[in-house]
Amino acid sequence: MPQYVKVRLLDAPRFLDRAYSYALPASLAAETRPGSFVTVPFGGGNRRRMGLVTEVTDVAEYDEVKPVLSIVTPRISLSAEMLGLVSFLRETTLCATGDAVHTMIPAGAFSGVVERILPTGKTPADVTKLTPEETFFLSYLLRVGGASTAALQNRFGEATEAMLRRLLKMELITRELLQKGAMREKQCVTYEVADKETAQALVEGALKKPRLGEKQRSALALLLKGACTADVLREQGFAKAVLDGLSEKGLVAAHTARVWRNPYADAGTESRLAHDFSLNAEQQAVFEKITALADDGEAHAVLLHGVTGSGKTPTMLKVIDHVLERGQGVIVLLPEIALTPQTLSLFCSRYGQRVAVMHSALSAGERLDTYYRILEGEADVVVGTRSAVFAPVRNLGLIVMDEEHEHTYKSDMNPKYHARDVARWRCAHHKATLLLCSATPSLESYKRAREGRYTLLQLKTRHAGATLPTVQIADMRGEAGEGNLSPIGRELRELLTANAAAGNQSILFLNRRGYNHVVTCRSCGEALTCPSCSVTLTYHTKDKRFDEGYLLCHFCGRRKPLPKACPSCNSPHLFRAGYGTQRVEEELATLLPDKRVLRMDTDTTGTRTSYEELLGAFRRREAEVLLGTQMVTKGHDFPDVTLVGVLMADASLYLDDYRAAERTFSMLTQVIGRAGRAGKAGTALIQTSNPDHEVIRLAAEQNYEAFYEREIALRRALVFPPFCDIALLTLSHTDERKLMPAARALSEELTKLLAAEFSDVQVIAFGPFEAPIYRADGKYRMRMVLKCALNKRTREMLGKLLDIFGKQKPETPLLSVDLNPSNL
DNA sequence: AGCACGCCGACT
DNA sequence: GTCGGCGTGCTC
Repeated sequence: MPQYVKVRLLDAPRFLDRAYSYALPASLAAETRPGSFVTVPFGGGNRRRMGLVTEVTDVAEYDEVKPVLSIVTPRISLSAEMLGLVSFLRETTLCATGDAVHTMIPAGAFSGVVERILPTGKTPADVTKLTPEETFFLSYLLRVGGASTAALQNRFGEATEAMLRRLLKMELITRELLQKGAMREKQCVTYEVADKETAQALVEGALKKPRLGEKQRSALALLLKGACTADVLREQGFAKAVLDGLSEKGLVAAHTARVWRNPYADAGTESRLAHDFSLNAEQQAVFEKITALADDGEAHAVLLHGVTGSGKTPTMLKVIDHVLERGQGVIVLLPEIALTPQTLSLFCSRYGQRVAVMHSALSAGERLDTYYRILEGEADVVVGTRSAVFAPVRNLGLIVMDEEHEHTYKSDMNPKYHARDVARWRCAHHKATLLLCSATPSLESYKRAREGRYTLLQLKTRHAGATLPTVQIADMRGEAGEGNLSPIGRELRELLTANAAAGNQSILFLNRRGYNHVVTCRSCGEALTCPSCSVTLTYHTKDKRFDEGYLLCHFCGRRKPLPKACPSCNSPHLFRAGYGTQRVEEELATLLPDKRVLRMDTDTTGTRTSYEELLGAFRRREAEVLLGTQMVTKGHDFPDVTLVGVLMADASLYLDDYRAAERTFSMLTQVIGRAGRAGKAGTALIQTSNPDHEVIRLAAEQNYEAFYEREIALRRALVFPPFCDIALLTLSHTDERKLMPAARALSEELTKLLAAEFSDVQVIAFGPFEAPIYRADGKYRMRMVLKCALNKRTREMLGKLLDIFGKQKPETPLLSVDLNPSNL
């Protein structure tokens, strides 16, 4: 019976993203199933394009079907679950199939597939129709046999496109998708002695028969002590030729095996939680409740709300053990900032080679091998950031999301998915358990837990006798008036000195890096801004050389020297104001001249190792003060920290975002929890110009419940999530003048759709208005904010808007839609 | 997005 | 008369 398939193109924009029917040649039928990747001819030019098979049928739903040309990579195909997940992503984030596939499958899997321009070898019907340039172009192609479009554009410049079009039309050239060397598997060659007695005799000089060179003899001596890999031998100075010589003589044997590129293969170092430990009564009770749910064969979501230091991690590990024992796989999601070497080594030493680590810093090869290790069932404990939620774990039993409230779980690139939504979908599919952990749950999750949609479990006591620090709030409003311009106020100054004198450690948190926040002109009042973004430039000093500095845009990363005069009025009176971590570092050097201060922010933790080194040094007590941005708030356990200072606690409170209070509360709660962990009494001091602000007060009390009640009432009254959904529509273009008409057109189109075709869709629309950062990376941005209920119909309507305004034309602004964005 | 078809101006 | 401009419309 003839077979047909439905195919979705991978490189198609949304409006072309439909299931197209193709005939499946009998020769490919055996290998093809839903989830296979194929190439198909598409469009008038029958250009070969890559597609995903979504369905195999025996009826043609179209009269003039074309045939599937080939299977792309027989090794990679999507399981039924992954295929479902592609649809889920496409529908919930309004992305194209290709976008969804590329976030789920490592790029290396497709790396071998390239489009090339090949000469057909036909002779032109009329040679006179070719321009001299085209003749030259064609003869070049014939000589080299084929080239990529990019290479041709490089060589022939602007005219390439026109020539390609004409020559294609005359059938003198074709475009082909070729599967050239796909990413190779990494091989490891191990050498071992094949004939032990002869080798022994040769090395000892008892035998002279096969004559050995000096190198060969010492290599053989080394191998007699045990088998060795080619890499190790090379390090010892034995080239491949030496070993080839020994193999030829039959003295050593070489074995080739596939090795996984796994940078964490040896990451397991000893850790307190690596081996056995027992849970306290409260943790044990929570553990039992979770495992009871996990064992009932249904999908569940559990929100584990545990105060800082209550032992969420040990409880979580025991649950993971339990699920693994039952033969199921586990995914552990962590925010980027928490994926520290310390955390990774904990998992690696506890679960050994079963661990697969996934994060953005992996190389293409490592990423691909990690994917295969999971796919083939060699790894069943996946630890990683947001994208690890797509790990192809078979028989998934549990997904853990640590620090569930972190906004980095929401992707800000296409597809703009939230890892929590994907995790929920996958858990429902596998009838698995979703375990959300946080000391300050997102309002959305806590609301669901209150409503009984999630099971709410709590850990209320800090472990091992640790008590919450005493929290003091320092009112900074008076200090400036009294002439204290230092970022460190009087009270904090005293506490820091006393704490250092007592031999204890302190942590200072300031969520702003650099030296001065802003540079303004005293004459015209103008602040220096980035030439491509509408944000002020931050003054940074060159690592501890506080008199030398440069300006940095925290938005696009542009760097420029500090000008001598104001760019707008030419006055030389530029003055720097506001402070960041560098300024505080300098201040501390004067305050505590004989103490060491470690500064930890994006500028000092360029590499993963420098991050680890800083934390290690602080843990080894090589410094008395750790000063830094958000990084210092995450769950590193420092037993000797007895003082936490928060500078400018209100900085994030008045941001133009409905989640500002939630963020501030979460940040403060976490950083306060850093003090006084192991039986030592701790103090936290919060410096603020809003000492009476309820959010700051509640964070000081670590009173999440009260904070939740206050915040949820506000959200209900003002209709904000979780009482509605938000769709953020952003139009962007480099030309500001193009933006206004497009914004008007968008608004009109929306009104039109809501009035007619989508009159059933409830939307409250705001804008268009300028984005809070109007210009970013050279592009101006206009926005509309829609409060709505994200159901099928609303998504359909937004999809329609995307189809109209989402076409990539250089002349018109591009629309992008972010559903429930993490930032407003 | 490409690439067709299609209907108007300036060239051999 | 034809070559080619880019305005709609479709792509299994």
